[in-house]
Amino acid sequence: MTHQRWVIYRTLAGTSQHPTPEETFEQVRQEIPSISLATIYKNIKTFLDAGLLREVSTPDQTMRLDANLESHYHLVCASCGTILDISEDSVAPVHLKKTPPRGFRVESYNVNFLGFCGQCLPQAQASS
Amino acid sequence: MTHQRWVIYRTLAGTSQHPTPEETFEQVRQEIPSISLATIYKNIKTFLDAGLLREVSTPDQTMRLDANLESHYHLVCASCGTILDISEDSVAPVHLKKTPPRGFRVESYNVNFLGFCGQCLPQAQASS
DNA sequence: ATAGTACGCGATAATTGTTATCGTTCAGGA
DNA sequence: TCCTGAACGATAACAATTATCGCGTACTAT
Repeated sequence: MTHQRWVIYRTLAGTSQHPTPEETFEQVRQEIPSISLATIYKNIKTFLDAGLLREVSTPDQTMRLDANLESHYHLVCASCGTILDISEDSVAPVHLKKTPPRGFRVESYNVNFLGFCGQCLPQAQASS
Repeated sequence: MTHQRWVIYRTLAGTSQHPTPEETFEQVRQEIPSISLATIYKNIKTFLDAGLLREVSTPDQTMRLDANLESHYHLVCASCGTILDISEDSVAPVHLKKTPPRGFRVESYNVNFLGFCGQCLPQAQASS
C-alpha cells in the first residue's frame, strides 16, 4: 500500500459522485501533482480486481466508478448525467414471470432508473 | 434514403444479435465492398437520433446496437457477452418502496439480467 | 433538359479513452 | 544496510469514435 494508492482510494471512497478516471486524476493531482494518469488507471484496475471498487455501466463511453460496496441501484439523470445511489431495499424484488429463453440461467440483475434530478427537473418540465 | 443507408438499416434490423458497429461494417461490406466505417457510424447515429435504433449499455467498452423497438430487457451472458432479449411482460413491474432522494423524478427504468447462456452454463458450473 | 443546391458518401485525420512498455524509484524484509 | 520485487511516471501504442473535406449524386426550380 503506497502513498499514491492510498490517496487514490481515499479520493474515490470519499465521494458519492461516481467520478471518471479523468476526474479522479484531476483531484488526486491536487495532492500529488506528479501523479500520472497511468497510475490512476492501474490502481483503479487493482481496486476493481480486488472488489474494492465497482464500475457503473452508463450510456456514455467513459468509465464511472463506484466505491459504494453495498447492494444498490442507480438513478441516472437523462439531462446532466448525474448518478445517484438508491439502496437495494428501496426497490421491490424483481421477478420473472416466464422462464428465460435458450436455457439462460439468471444469476443476478441490475436496475437502472432513468429520469431527471432535482436540478434538471424544472427545465425538463418547461421544455415538454 | 440512399442505398447504403438502406443496406445498413436492413442489416441491423435483420438480426437479433446486437452487433457492434465494427461487426455491422463487416457484414455490410459483403454487399457494398466500398463502404466506409465512417459511413456506418454516421448512419448509426442518424438511426439513433431518429429512434429507429437503440443502444444497449453493456460492461464492455464497445457499442451494441438494438433494432428491436418493442419494450424489452436484456439477458447478458457473463461469459461470452451474448445478449438475449426478454420481453417487458416477462418481468413483473418494478416499483420503488421509497421516494427517490433529492427530488429525483423517475421516468423509466431498465432491467439487466446477468447470468450464463445455455452454451456457457456447463463450463460455468464445472468451474464453480 | 439544365443549372443550382444540399446532402450523403468515402477517405482520412484527429480526438478520446484506455492499456502496454520500459526504465527508475521506493517500500519492506533479510 | 542491502536486495528484490512491485509500483511509479513518462510515453507510446491501441481501439473506438468523431470531425473534416472534397466529390459525386439526387432533387428543385427554372
